[in-house]
Amino acid sequence: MSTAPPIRPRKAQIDRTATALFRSRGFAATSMRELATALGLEAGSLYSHIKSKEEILHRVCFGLAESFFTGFATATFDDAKPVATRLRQAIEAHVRVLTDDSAASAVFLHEWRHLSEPARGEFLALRDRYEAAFRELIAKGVSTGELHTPDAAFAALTLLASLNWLPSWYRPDGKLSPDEIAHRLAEQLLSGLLRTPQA
Amino acid sequence: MSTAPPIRPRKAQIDRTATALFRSRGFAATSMRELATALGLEAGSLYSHIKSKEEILHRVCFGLAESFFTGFATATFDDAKPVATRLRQAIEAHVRVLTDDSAASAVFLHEWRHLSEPARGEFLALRDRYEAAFRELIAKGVSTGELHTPDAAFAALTLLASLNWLPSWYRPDGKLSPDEIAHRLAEQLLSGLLRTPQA
DNA sequence: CCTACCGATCGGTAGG
DNA sequence: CCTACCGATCGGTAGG
Repeated sequence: MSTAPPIRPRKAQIDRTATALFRSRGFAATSMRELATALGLEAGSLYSHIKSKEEILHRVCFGLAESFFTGFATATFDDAKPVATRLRQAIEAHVRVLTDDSAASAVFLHEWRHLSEPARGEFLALRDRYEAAFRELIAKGVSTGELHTPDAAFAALTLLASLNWLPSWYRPDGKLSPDEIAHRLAEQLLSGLLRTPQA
Repeated sequence: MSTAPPIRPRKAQIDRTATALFRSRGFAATSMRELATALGLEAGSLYSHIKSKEEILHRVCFGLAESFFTGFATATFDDAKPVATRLRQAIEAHVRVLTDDSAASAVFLHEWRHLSEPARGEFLALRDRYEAAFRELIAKGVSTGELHTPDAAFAALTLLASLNWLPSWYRPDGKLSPDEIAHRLAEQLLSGLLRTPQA
């Protein structure tokens, strides 16, 4: 399906290790020598696999963006379902991407500003499109009467904010499974959005 | 009231300018030469006012922590009020700190990991105490029946997450005033926490 | 994948 | 507050 070239195993390993370092120390504070040491080789050797430090960040940020869009599309494509159901599924899909690779997610959320132009602008445009998709789904729910909020844009931002804090505290070995987390988050957020039956 | 020594005007100006740079470029990617240029002086001259780059970060992070604690204490000290009211006021106080100085707030939220030990550990302990204060307030509301959630700790994290995204999109010249933002956030979050009257 | 190295830039200091 | 500078470290390259 994808038009991207296959990624060699060694390159994938570099990306994974770099992602973990970028997450815990930040992109700017992570040196290529640290990365090389973590991989058991010399700094210069990295450059037979990658072109630059930023290239790694670029791949991580845009790869995650694609995952979020794919998840959203799969969760919401069925127009026949109630909007509330589609929104719940979109929330769960978003959480699944966050928990599947919380290190890459944290980099996606916090390190994108170290991209240089034009990548930085392209990234922000993608992020805006993603937020708009949530906003429009919520607005549609308001118009059908399934959801209630005075401001769909505001609600979308708050909703994504609640979800995006997850990588900062999520631990794969925690007591809650990804599915339980997704369900609870959707529950807590939607019970604030869903119109409660007025008897 | 405070035991901290007075901060000279020039030092305060350095802190403010550095905070703006740390926010937009990140602590590690901001050089002392950039900071000096932004202030109209040479890099070496900074050190007659400050001891180190990290000293600035330390002051910003711990200063904000104090603001958050003060706001929370003021908002919740009156035990006679309903827990829901006190929680609403705590949310509004938190938002007020975030909007009063969104640059410093962003640094507080994202750059603290560049503190070295023991400051980093002390900072995290303060943050934990603050989260615990919200958690306990929510738990108390559950026990009195004013609030409902399956997991007070989870609810507290989600609540703070929603609030803490604010500095990333808040603009002082935006269409919503700080008070309106605080009110809407409290409304959206509490209508998910408040038990709705079952007719 | 390593050795050896490049020019640039970093945080910070000495002396005035 | 400036000039002049320190040792350390940065991302990246050449040549093998």
